[in-house]
Amino acid sequence: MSQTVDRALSILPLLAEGPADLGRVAERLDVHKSTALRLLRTLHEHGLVYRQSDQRYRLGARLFALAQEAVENLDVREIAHPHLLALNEKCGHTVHLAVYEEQEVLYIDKVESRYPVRMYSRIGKPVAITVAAVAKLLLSDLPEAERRAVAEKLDYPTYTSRSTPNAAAFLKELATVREQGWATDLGGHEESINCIGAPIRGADGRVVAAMSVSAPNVVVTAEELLTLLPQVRRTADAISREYSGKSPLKEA
Amino acid sequence: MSQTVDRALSILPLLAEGPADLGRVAERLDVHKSTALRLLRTLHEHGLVYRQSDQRYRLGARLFALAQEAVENLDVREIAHPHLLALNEKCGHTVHLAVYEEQEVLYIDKVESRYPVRMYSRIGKPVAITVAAVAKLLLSDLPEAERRAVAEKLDYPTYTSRSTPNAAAFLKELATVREQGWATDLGGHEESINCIGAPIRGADGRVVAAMSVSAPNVVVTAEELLTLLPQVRRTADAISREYSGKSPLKEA
DNA sequence: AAGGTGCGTTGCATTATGTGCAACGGTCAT
DNA sequence: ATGACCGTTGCACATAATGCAACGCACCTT
Repeated sequence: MSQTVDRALSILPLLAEGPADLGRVAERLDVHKSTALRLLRTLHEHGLVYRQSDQRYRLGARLFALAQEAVENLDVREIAHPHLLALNEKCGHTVHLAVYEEQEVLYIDKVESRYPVRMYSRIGKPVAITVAAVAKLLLSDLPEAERRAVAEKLDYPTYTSRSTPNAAAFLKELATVREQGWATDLGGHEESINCIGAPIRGADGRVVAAMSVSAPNVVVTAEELLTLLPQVRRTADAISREYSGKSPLKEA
Repeated sequence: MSQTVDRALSILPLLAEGPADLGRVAERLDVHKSTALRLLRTLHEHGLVYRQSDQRYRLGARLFALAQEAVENLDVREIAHPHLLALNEKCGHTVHLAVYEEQEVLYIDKVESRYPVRMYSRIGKPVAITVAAVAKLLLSDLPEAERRAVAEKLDYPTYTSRSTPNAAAFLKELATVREQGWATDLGGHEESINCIGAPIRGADGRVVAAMSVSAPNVVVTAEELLTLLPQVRRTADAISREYSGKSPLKEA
């Protein structure tokens, strides 16, 4: 809606691909060099862009700080964290917390496995939305119409032979998840990794976040992992209770 | 330099404080509501801002994703990570990697301690610049003039009785660090936590990053921690060698 | 139920603001 | 030394951002 800001913000994803010099930025934005310069300068003043020693620009430090503060302001996260830690202490596996936002599911917290074999994931990283247990939980609670719309629009990458193949299968899976109140990902993302997850609900009963426990085959089998389900659900319920009990924000 | 972009970007730190509604944003920016609306909409389109169910705005998901991609594009980090992991496997303590940028020192990687007692820190979080071992290492390598300028401009919070008290003491400490090629923080940030760190150098010999090992008193004494120094330095040197050997970017 | 307040939203006229141009200056390589 | 390249500056022009006032909506009051 605002051309100037729009152009300026378009620089960020561009730089996320890697450092770029002024000419390149101007070219990609299809504006004059002087225009690009002014935009970059403004971004620089705000610390979102950094000028490295070879004069090229890359994303700046304040971006991290902002993302940091943003994640810390999420009240679910704050409440959930100690519970996640406790669960990790008990079972030893990697524990994730995720939310749905603007057609994306992303991890907002993580407690690392105590075992040497760890799965790759990172806070802030978008989740493999068609297969992850947390994604199924979050999407399964969307209003019917939106759920369908999102499911239709998604890509269904075949990470493994057990990945969700298409929208129809995904919607069916979501229905199951919705009913049973928990979800799994059995080798759908990486052949050797299984997850089980449970939803965290607000006072109005809507799913506000989801958590999961992940473990590689080499540590525990899928069956063994499933025995943790009651524990995971209890943890999620405890978080839900605390979250809906005395939420500092969002008293709606 | 660009008023519109400047205003738009000013919204981000504002929202980092917590969610705000349109009126509040307009007020803080000292612009008309309609102007604030247009700016917010543009930010929203780019995913930097999210509109929650109560219509208030808060920082959005793409911010994480951007910060994420940014950190993954840092070549030092990529090279260093396996070394940090290896060191952590050996000694069990928390290992940090940090860089200096625009008068700030910030953690760009971290491997958590295996011990239950962990120190609080987070990737992207600015470091306590006047006391942290990594900060001393990074600042000690700045050109004399800049080092002085930065030292003068800093605040010197008294986190503990052993915190660096003022610019003079800090500059003296930096000189020591510069000469000996390693640094410590013995209870300067938190009374019970000690750190030792070593610099990572590029092909031209300049310090491009710094790493440290941190451990609380209750796990190992400062003296015991210091016995790890050779190991830490060897790790840092190994990273330096690899980094200057075959850097994919920055062939300047 | 009627009236009122507070909030986000829209269309429009004004002019401030961002734009592209052309010329400059520094750096590096030949 | 000479030329090419890239970032930078000042300026005239016109676009694009601004504030205003009016609207619509939801919620609360009496």
